[in-house]
Amino acid sequence: MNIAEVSTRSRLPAKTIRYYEEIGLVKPLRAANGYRAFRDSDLHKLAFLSRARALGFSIEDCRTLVQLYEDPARSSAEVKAVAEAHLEEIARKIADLQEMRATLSTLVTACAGDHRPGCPILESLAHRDREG
Amino acid sequence: MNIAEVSTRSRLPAKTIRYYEEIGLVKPLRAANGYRAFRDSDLHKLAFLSRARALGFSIEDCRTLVQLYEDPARSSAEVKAVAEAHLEEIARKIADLQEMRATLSTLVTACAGDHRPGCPILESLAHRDREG
DNA sequence: CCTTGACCTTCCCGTAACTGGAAGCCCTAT
DNA sequence: ATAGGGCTTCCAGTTACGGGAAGGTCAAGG
Repeated sequence: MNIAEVSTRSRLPAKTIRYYEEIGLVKPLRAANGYRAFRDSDLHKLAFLSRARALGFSIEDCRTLVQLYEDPARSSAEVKAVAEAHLEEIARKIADLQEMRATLSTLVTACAGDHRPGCPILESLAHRDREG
Repeated sequence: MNIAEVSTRSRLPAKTIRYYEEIGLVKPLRAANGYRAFRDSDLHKLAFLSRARALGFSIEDCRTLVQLYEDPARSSAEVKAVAEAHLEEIARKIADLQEMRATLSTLVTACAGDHRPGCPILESLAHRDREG
């Protein structure tokens, strides 16, 4: 398989696949003309990576997950640990964003949004409490 | 004021303040010895930026907000538009993260997390539907 | 007067995970 | 022969800084 086919089948841009090769996540063969020659196993791994990335795992987490996937002697506890850590990270991000949203939506609601200059959003940013 | 004082009072790292100068967000004066000499207005602006960043606004949004803040002829509608766009962005991110969390927590719950290799997390990443 | 240590300066590299684009080879069809 | 697409590599840019080196400056102490 050439890169275009793998790209459509793994739902990853060709650029991304080349990048994954560069950082050692996949190691496709090479045809005589220099083109990358992907095996089914390469495609399978790229699809795996695509799904892991879609769940928000970092590249380094993905590397770990692939290694575990390929290691018949793995324990599910190792996988679960990676996933739980990531889950906590996600929860933290959600909490941060929800706090931002709460503050911001209060301000947006309070803002008239008309032609006049007075604006609670700017006032809040300028003054919120003492600086210093 | 030297940078250290402005740093503590604006709650921004000195590195960040230098960076903000580099990209033209603040323009402190310079003392004879080459040190940055911050005015109260610089400190005020940096504190403004610090709060805007804490609400998740991008640097470019911050630039816009500062310009609006300093423009007496602004309309609150302009400010509100920036804030609303950001709010929608935040909402999108929250939704994405919540979806990830839902999927992941299901998988984590289903995973035994013991010494055995069988793992629904890896199975899901490997197979979730057809690849092709 | 000299040293020490805390400031301050600039400059350059590294981060995460790609994306865009240029220059150029390869392959197929007309 | 040429036109088009697909493929290659390499380089630069993105966001918003952080780390660290090399070196100037300043106030205090001996």
